[in-house]
Amino acid sequence: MLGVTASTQAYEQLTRDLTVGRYAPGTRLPGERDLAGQLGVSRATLRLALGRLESEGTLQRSAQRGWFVPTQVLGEPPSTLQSFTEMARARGLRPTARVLRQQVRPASMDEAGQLRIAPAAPVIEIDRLRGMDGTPVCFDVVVLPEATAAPLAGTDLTDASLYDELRRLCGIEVHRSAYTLVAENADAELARLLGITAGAAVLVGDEVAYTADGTPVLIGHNKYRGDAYRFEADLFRRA
Amino acid sequence: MLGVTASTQAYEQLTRDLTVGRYAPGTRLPGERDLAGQLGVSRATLRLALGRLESEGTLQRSAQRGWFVPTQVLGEPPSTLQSFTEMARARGLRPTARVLRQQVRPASMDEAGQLRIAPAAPVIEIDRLRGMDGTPVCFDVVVLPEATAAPLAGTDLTDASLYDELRRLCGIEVHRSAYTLVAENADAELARLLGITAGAAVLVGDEVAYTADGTPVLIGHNKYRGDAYRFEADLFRRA
DNA sequence: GCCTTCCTATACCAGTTAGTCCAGTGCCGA
DNA sequence: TCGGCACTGGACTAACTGGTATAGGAAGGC
Repeated sequence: MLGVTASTQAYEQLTRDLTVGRYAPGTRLPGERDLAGQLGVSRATLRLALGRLESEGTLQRSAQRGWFVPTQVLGEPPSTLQSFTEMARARGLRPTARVLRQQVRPASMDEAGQLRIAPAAPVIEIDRLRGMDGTPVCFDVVVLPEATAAPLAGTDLTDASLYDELRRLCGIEVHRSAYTLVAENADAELARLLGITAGAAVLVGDEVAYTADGTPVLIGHNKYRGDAYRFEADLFRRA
Repeated sequence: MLGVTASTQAYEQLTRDLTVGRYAPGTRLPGERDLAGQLGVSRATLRLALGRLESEGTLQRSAQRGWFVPTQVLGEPPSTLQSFTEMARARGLRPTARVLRQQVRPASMDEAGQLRIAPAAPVIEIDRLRGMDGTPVCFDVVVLPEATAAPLAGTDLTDASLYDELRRLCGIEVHRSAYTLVAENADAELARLLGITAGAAVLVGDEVAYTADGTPVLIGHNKYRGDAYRFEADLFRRA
């Protein structure tokens, strides 16, 4: 035995065969029964070796079909819509949020129309300064109907994800957002908040979010530092 | 991928293709034999997937004729993609385009990676100044592989829609674009081109466009006047 | 002696594949 | 109008696949 187990030997032999190009990328390996015979080990032992190769990405398994040599395909489509919180976490950063204002007030005419509620019906407005790892990145105003989002009025949203709280406290799941983006120059007040110079470019996003059944959930107005935020989306052409 | 059967994978892939608009409502899908080949599964396995899609109403079967996408759109429309030309026309404006440069050159490392071609393989670069009704709105750089888009190298693209020409001359249909947006301040050169003052905010979009089968088609780099262009999209959250 | 670890061998199951044959559909030319 | 004919989905089969479980043998440590 010399201390080297049969499964390790099989693993090493397969690694050699693969690096040498015995099995072309994209092709299927011989069945486990054949392969075990070729390598002179039992099927159970072979599967240990195959498991190691799979865990390190050298092989891909497909149940009831076989083992495949991966084809070199990098760059799968990026994601569709990410919340600020998700985006921060995906980059390994800690999302932060400082609440500047949180109040209940009557809806304006525009807001009432977009949220499909009565004019002057009560809405919750939340102004927050959002950041990643403490660096301010975005000034964020959210307006929600008080009728559906009442629990949020009294909640501390510091460092919280609004979408998460909305789901947790109100049972509301955002499904679609109508989003528009423009570029603007920061005024003095915004520049102070975001820690940039007045006139620097900011990305201004306006959002109306809806549930799956089409009910408007919230209006969002976000002003991102142009040098610290990147908007990403996958877009499709109508057939 | 443990425990996920091939038929389930085929089902999920078809669901994605349908929600994303790869097959337009009312149209017939490719034959089962072709479709099975495209998805890399056998026909019997494909039919399991098709059966599931039928039972949930996503597809309609017609014996000896084919599989059809229901005309009534059950799934939500995906994040849509409008070309500059389409957007201008939708607003009742006349899209214009002035060609500043049109050349064939070797691809950079980055470009080769994004387009999945060999480094230094020939690409066509087209720089254009795009406008609506003559007012400059966008400085636009497009890079395409010469291998697939050769006819474009010698074509006059003044006032033309690149997407239209790509379809007409090269038979290439853009289906999806990965899009990113940032805000920047215009430098002197860009300000001169767009007729704005240096330092004014511009919306900078970077795009990689793909065909339905996932082949990269082009890289786009667009700089829009912040005060004259608004990016609009419907975004859907990943289930 | 006993235990653990590694390996072999066997069997069965559900999912998959490639193949064949069939009947209905739609198109095109005579 | 009619008859081919290519193509479609429908149905079925035999062989094969990995997934899983079982039982038993061989070697080494205690």
